[in-house]
Amino acid sequence: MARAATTADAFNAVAEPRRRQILDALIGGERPVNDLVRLVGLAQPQVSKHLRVLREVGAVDVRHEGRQRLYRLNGRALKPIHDWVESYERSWSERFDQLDVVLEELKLKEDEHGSDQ
Amino acid sequence: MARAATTADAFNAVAEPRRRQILDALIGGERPVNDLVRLVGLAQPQVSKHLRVLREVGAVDVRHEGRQRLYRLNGRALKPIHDWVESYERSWSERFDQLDVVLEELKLKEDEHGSDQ
DNA sequence: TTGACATATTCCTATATGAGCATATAGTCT
DNA sequence: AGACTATATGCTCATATAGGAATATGTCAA
Repeated sequence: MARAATTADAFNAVAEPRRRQILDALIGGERPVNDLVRLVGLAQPQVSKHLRVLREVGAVDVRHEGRQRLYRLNGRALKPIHDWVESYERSWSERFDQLDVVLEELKLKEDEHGSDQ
Repeated sequence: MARAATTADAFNAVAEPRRRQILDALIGGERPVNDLVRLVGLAQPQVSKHLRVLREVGAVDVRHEGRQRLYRLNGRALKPIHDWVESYERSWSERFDQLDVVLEELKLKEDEHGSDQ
């Protein structure tokens, strides 16, 4: 089997740096394709192709306006990524380091009681 | 150009579902390869190959112990993903909805004062 | 209608998989 | 050494890109 399609899910769609760049550019708000072409410094056809992938995974929405197509961010499509990676935040966050200390202490106390009985 | 190598960065490495599965299995702690083989239900060679990719992007570390190789999670390698996707949390989080309301109010007041002078 | 502008699609090619299978490497035990 | 276990690597094949170039589609203006 080959690698999964880039349109298989948000994880695959966002693995491509240019597509992340495009999404980043859309944080500021709705933008026509040519704006994105300038911002990511890629030829127009490739940008359109990337936008298609992002559309297919629901990361962006389009609105026609005259001859322009205004693309808008739909961050909700990225929630699965956020949810998944959140489980690993403990590995680097100091916030969790403190929590770990507390949990460790609780565990020690529990063990003491356990050996008492 | 073809798609970037899966070892290019954490984004690419983690685009593959089986590799996410492997990482998930490692949250519980260090595990030998055969454990992972059972847990993800894939043939041993494929698991070794996925582990290699994860090693190359730094998402896991190995420790030799006898004839076993114990793999351990290194979540820090996933931080770039967490950091990137966090910018989009606003799109779906109620937490930010409240913040948006406040910001909107502030903006309105500012406009009032602006038109006064 | 003709022309210009904005965007999408098609065709081509080099490249990188991911799984299946066979085999190599390495540690342990007898 | 020989057998057995644990893991890694090599090979083949079907498949999916990503970018480049050319072209198609759609819209507005004169």
